[in-house]
Amino acid sequence: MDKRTKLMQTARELFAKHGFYGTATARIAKEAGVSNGILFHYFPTKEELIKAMYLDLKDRIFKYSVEQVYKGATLKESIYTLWLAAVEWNLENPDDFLFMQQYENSPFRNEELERSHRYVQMSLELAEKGIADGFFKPMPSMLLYRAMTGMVETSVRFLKENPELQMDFEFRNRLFEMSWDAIRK
Amino acid sequence: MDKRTKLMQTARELFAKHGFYGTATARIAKEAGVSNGILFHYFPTKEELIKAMYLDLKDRIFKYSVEQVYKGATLKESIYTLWLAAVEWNLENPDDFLFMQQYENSPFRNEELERSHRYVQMSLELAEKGIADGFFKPMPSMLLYRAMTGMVETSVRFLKENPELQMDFEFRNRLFEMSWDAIRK
DNA sequence: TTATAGATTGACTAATCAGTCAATGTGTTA
DNA sequence: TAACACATTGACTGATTAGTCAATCTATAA
Repeated sequence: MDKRTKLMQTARELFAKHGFYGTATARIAKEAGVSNGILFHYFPTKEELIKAMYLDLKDRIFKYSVEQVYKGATLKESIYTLWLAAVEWNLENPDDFLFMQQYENSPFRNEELERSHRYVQMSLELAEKGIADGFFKPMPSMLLYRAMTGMVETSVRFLKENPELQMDFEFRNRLFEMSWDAIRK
Repeated sequence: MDKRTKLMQTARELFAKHGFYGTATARIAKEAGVSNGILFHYFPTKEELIKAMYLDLKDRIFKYSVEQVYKGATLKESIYTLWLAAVEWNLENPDDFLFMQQYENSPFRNEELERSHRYVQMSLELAEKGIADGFFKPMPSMLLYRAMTGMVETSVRFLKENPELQMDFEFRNRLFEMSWDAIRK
């Protein structure tokens, strides 16, 4: 693995455990097995490292989610697939989940950057389609998107606290119905 | 105002602007107009200060919310009142909102502390009543509570980004309906 | 072979920060 | 008044940290 990627991966683990500010750049480099200086060769500041990690994560989750939506699926099926992909991704990648929670509530957060990402773009298009077709509440698409991601977050948190429910498909479906009911007409 | 309270108030403003780690204890003391040492007289560590602020905020929001629920209100009316109180509180006290967002996604978060607070206790009781009476989905009360607070968060964030909608009562009601639909049977 | 550009190192620095502490002030009680 | 407990000060420290930099390595191309 190239050092740039290795640095991001190590940073992800350390940030999840100790937070952005509880993790010294020198420690990231050390645990990644590279020199201190190389971190600043690839990322001019710690903030740039964090931003790069954010975009990288969004890219990975986008790829993971989109390839599961099949052609010819109904709107609800597509939404369910995306919802489930997001939930499963976060359960399987707890470091990514913790990183994202921190990032979204940090001063680094950048709404423009978020809006411009393919993942958000795709979600907004889906929301607009759902509104136009009369399936969703006639509310701003951004709001429907945010409500959905908020419910994903709530679901993930709850499943983490109650791991015995993670394999309960009936319960999972009912979790999705809560999210769906919030946005459906 | 006594110095302990003044310190918490100043810390709230600075934390909202620069985050927990972007705010030096010395700066809090300075801007509060007291000596550096006195901060550590009242709060043995920075972490203790943050925890005290969390409990104080929960207390204030509990008081604010509860006194608005009138006797004899239906379940939906009570939930609406509490929902609206939470939304308005966060809009009127943006520093509190930012503080809470940071706290809940920081390593300081303590679920036990949260669960034991009157505000959460009261909400859980309401949820259980709603489930028993067949108004809410038969899901764990903690999940219904979390879904509701998640929707409050989403609503507040959206209203902050679209301030022209803050005084639109029709829109506000539709925001509540989204939250309500998520938990109602 | 030589020249060039980028990769890599790790010691170093200047700044920052949480927390300490000895000294002093203040109010209360006996 | 005297004694005591708590409040308050601010200079100080030891540790930590983001970021720098001069030197060296490596690979590729002329």
